[in-house]
Amino acid sequence: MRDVAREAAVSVATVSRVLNGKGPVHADTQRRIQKIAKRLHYVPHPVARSLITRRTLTLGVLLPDLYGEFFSEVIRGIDLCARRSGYHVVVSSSHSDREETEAMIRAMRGRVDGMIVLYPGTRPPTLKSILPDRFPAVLLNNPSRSFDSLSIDNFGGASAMVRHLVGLGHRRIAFIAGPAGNSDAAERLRGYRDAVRACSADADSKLEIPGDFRESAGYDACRRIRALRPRPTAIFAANDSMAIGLLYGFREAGVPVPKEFAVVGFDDIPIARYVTPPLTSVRVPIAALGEHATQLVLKAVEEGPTHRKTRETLATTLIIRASCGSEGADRKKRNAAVV
Amino acid sequence: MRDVAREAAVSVATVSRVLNGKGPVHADTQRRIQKIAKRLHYVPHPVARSLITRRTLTLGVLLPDLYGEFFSEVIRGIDLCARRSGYHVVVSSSHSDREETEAMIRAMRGRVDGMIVLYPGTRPPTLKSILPDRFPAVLLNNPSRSFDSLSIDNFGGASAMVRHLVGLGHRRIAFIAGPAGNSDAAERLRGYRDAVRACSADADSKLEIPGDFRESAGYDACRRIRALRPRPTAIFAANDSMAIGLLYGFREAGVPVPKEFAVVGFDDIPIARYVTPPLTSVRVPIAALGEHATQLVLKAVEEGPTHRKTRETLATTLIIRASCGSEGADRKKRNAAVV
DNA sequence: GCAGGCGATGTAAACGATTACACGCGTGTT
DNA sequence: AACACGCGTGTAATCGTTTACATCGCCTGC
Repeated sequence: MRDVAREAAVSVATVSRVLNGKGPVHADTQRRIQKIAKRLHYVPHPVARSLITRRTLTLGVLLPDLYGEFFSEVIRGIDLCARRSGYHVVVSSSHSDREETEAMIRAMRGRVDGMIVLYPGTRPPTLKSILPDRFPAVLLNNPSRSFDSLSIDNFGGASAMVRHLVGLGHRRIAFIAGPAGNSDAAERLRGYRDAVRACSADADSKLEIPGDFRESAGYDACRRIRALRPRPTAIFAANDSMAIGLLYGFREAGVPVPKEFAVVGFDDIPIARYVTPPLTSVRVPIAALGEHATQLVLKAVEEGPTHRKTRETLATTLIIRASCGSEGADRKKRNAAVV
Repeated sequence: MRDVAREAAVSVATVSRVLNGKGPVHADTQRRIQKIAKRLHYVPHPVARSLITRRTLTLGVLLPDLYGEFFSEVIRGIDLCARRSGYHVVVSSSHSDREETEAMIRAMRGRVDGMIVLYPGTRPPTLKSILPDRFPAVLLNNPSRSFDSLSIDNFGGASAMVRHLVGLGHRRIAFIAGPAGNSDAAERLRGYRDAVRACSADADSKLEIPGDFRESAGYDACRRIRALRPRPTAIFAANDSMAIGLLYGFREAGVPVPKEFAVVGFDDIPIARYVTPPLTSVRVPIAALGEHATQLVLKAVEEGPTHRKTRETLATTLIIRASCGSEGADRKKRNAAVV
């Protein structure tokens, strides 16, 4: 920058003004400086700039050790939105416990202008004590008093799915739960229970089968489900991976789906439409989640201390395919193009 | 920091020395300063530190707009390795063209100590003109003269797969190619052709079906393959997504796999073992790719200008499942636990 | 003709660390 | 007794920007 200033016979202040488009600068000087800067391949040093402006133009994202599709989609949403506003994104993934997460938050302090934290546990990390007061942050899927929060409507999606199954005539619906201590899993279970009761379907704790969101859990659930008496007619897995594991188990055992059992999942991962039979699921707007979260945190950054905390929820959509035995879905599917 | 120094009745220099563990400091002073720093919740300002040390402790990662599982795995590998060395990772994904990629590289200049760039096109972006000379960077899947490079052995994996099919008695093997201008796709095609020739199987350009790595391409390939005369007995899709789309198409048409056609893929994405029939594929060490790339770039950062460029290749593994009709695989599979 | 205002620019003080260099002081060597 | 040396510490320059404030013409309105 000094070189540019010398070459243009002005002070560094003027060069700075030109480069930031701030303050009054003569049009001639402006052009001259810009030309010289380009010729000298000058680019401002972002670190020095950050030091004085107290802005890093960077957002921090903390994600747990999660399943592939979700991860990439949420990052995609965040990255897209951040880039649009000239922000960079530093991620830290694969956090399994609270301490690790908190350590990373600490490590990001001072490097980022705001943070997006997805913590799957039911109790979010104690950000308050780590982060400066009024630090822009949004918690995903974890309502919080002290920060912005944004959640997926797991409860609503799960109960809508149960209502759909009941609408197809099912009265006895099994549920393969997610891991204990996971907030998504907890909400989905709550939605299931609530709808089962509301529809006066069979509410039987034996119908609730433990799981951990992995394919193997669905596969393992297969035997337990077939042993249930009276037998359920539909199985609702708390996520698609488990539903797919279950389908695999059924196929191996020669149990026809949806003839013997209707099977449905949650998440609508891309592969869901390609399994056999195509899986009915609840679509979660993952990229939108990331995008929206980014908007929230950027707004908080911009507004500074005057920012008022918000608490929002994103709606889910029912995606009907053949695995639930819905006639309408079957017919629709046959005509539909594979996208 | 000034506050800590004042409180401890020493100069900021001494505080700095204690915090960095450099330079001789009396043990008493050291303890005193550490205690005060903790009490005052003092944490060094990373930006100020970066300004003077010319180290940001941050790595940049540029990824194209890619399929979920790959993305998250490679990031996982990178993040893990980077964190172990105290580095942060700023990612920028969803780059579709060369210009966008180059723009992001420019934007990252000065914010990162090194970069990992995955560019799927056959001609990598012209980093030389953008990046300072001898800037630590590793190109993934794109051999380069001016930077470190690290690739997956697509060629070797593809030809091993062809040889395996030939070993099962197949002479006429169709290949669903990846998108033109994609370096992975090009190498896999090259491996297929090479092995077909080497095994003196049928080398027929009609057996090479165009594709784009997406499920729909596999689905669409279904009709074309069934129309081929003479009919192939095996189909090798350049990635698993297309293989899964193809399986879906075959099932819809009532074509039994592997009885009528053996079907194999490439990548061994997690879902591959859960489709019907379980998909034979080529496992790509994705996380290892990220991890190794990170090691390379960190080494380059550490060594500075003395660093000598390397060019490495990561081996792939054949994963045999039922879709290729291998008897051994079938038997093995039945006994194997679903993991 | 002069005060006041404004537009264009320069000066220098931050921002918050690191570190080369200087300095004082015990200690061991000659 | 003088000297060299190493340890512990302080002083101040430095990293590359931004920006408050000062300065200096020049124009305008009275």
